[in-house]
Amino acid sequence: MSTEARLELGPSSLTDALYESIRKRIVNGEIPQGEKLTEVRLATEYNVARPTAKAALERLTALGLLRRTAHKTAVVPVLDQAEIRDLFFSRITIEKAAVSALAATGEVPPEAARAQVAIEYAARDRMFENQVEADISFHTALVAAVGSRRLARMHELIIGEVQLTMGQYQAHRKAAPTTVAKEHAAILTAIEAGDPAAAAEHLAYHLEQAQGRLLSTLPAGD
Amino acid sequence: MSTEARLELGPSSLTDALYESIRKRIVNGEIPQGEKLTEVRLATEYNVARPTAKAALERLTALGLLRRTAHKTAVVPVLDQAEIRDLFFSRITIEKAAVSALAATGEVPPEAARAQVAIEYAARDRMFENQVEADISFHTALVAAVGSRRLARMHELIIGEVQLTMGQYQAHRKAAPTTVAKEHAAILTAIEAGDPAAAAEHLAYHLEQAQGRLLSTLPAGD
DNA sequence: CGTGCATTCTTGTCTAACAATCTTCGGACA
DNA sequence: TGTCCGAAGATTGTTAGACAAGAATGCACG
Repeated sequence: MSTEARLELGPSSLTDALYESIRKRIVNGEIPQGEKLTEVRLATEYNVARPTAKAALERLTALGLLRRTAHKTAVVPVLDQAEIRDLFFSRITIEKAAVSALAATGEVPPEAARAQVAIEYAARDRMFENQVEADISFHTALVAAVGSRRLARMHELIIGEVQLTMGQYQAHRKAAPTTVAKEHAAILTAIEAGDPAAAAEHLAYHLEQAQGRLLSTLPAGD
Repeated sequence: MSTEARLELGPSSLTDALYESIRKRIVNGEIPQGEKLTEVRLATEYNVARPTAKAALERLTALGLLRRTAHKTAVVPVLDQAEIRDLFFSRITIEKAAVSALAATGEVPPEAARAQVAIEYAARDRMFENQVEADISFHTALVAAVGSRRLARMHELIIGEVQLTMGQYQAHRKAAPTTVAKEHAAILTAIEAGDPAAAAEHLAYHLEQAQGRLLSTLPAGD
């Protein structure tokens, strides 16, 4: 429904700000795979109390950006082949439903169109970081445009891990930069044409390609 | 994959126990719609510290069993018609993917079969509470059997709200008790036959029926 | 009767501390 | 020398108490 995000003003809560900061550092690869994040370390680094750091860690754990079991310190996960397959299976499930629903209305979400333009620019200028960010924006915009709060929440639950792996393996560098843009365009065209089946098809193809690129960069294909 | 839950012994963490207890009280309707849950109230009721109560509230909020905005008291939500539609749209998306995947292997998860038997017993004996619980178990077992951790997590994210509304509106009472059992049986049969399309079809029909029952009990169809 | 202010309730965050658990390192013994 | 066990250190789980900030309610005043 409303693709406008209601005048985004910075996180009001301290926990929110902390959470956002750590999140960005993880998905950008500043905090590498396998890195341990203790509560006290974050608390001292950011000059906040330990409970605040704890809350941020818990939220990141819920999104899959950290792994943690009772009494053990949180670490940035390394996704193996099986987990990447699982991740993309789930992702395809959600996004297929999203583009099908969008195609049923025949309306291309403006936010997705904007992200598409951003990707083309980033591809042309070889700005990898921006390209990843715009790619995530594109897919998130598609899901958000459906107007289903719960679908969007489920998507949130997995898109963080997608971004994490994309940053870690830098899979997009393997793709001809324009390939992604073309695949995205095909999806938007199908939505505009009001063809749910075609939209789902194009989306599945696109994500399978992306998954293939990720898997092929995996250090050891065990 | 493994439908055995590794000898479930009560929650080890205090927060877990508190969370589980409140969760049950909410979905069973002991804590009614619109009820306000303050942190101090829970803390005193259960004799725990406020941060512990706070953590439990946050987890329940993440599952949609409570609504809460900054500085405001958490309340048990009342889902309106639009939200129930949204909920079932999301639910159908996930469970369709699950039964399709199961049908591709042709294996009926034993846990789901057990739940199915439990439903039949509960229907015969008119034990409403058990019927709801077994119904949730049935659907959860289907999703869990796929073996996708992320699909299961997404399902968790919405199934709580389903249970909440089922308890609140007691929609199952409107159904001939055996109807649900029959619809479930059709799904299992399609899975066993290895027919993904049929399984998805039967599942969608079943959930649309359930949604219709819920909507028809809504006080005012505004 | 409506509006604005003050009180009160609730949550957000912090400091300090103790308990429970995990990890790791060092020493004793075979 | 190698292995196993125990103890110390590190980390998380939980609590208590406190203060500040935001939200809601009721009352007084225009």
